[in-house]
Amino acid sequence: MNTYKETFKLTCGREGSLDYIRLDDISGGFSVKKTFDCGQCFRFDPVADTKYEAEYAGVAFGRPVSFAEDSGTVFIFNSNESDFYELWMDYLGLDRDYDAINADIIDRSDKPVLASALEVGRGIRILSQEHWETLCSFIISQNNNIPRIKKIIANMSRELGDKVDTHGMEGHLSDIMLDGAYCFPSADTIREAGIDAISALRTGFRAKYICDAAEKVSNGSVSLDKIAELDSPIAAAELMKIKGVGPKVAACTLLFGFSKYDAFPIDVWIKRVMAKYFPSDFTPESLGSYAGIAQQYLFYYERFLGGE
DNA sequence: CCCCAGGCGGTTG
DNA sequence: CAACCGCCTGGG
Repeated sequence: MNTYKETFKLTCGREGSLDYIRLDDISGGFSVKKTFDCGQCFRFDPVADTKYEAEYAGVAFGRPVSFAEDSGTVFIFNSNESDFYELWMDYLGLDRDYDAINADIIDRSDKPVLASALEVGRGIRILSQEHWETLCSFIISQNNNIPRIKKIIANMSRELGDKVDTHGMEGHLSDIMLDGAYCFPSADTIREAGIDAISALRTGFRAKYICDAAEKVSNGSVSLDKIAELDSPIAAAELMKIKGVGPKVAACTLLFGFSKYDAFPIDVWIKRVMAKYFPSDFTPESLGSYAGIAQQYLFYYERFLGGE
């Protein structure tokens, strides 16, 4: 149970026919750019001609939205106050105490690399993304690269997902959204589409995995609602009933979709970090209940800065 | 032609 | 159980 009381100054605004939220003085810090660029999310892209330092747009929870930042101030376009409190505050992790989380991570380790990684990654928020979309996205991510992961997810959304109306959001859309913005298709829709249709979207050998996930989620033999209530190791075991879901995909799904912050995805980059900076008997548990967030700082540090 | 990309399933010793 | 191998596809 998260009992933290978020602190920021919220003001509502309107630009043409578009509602937006403005946030100032966000405690714990929040970087839109790092959050959407750190590899946890495949459905948000930069707004090309933005007047802000950074702006990322995409579709989540059935609606188009953009997040912008300018010297510490954050804007959420196509959101009113109730949307913010119902959806985006949780989605962005703004109701979490990152000052306390970061202090906890630092306290639990004598490793200087963690301090460096935190310094570089500070402002990353672990998103709370939609369960099914997150699961499917990380199934697709295996043995794959980010541009192609994004392309496959975009293909699936365009061909099978519901179209959303972006009227009024001119100037706050990513390039891909200019040709139409779409929801990620439901498990039912993917199951009905069948493996041949999923293969045709260039999913490669992952098509059978996606379809197995769609089958099990839609028939309830894997319940994402139930998984949300389980401790990480049990939840991971549930997810791994799906063909093509192993420890890494399960951990990413739990961390980026279910806000299970102790889930610790080990990919090639984290293996590199562990080999470089940690003893061979290192365990993720030694980083505590926010090990997954520490992981994301380390991943960002190593992947995008080469451990500089 | 090669290799690789945010793994996993299947097989082998 | 660890080690290894092949895998769709697209890009370098």
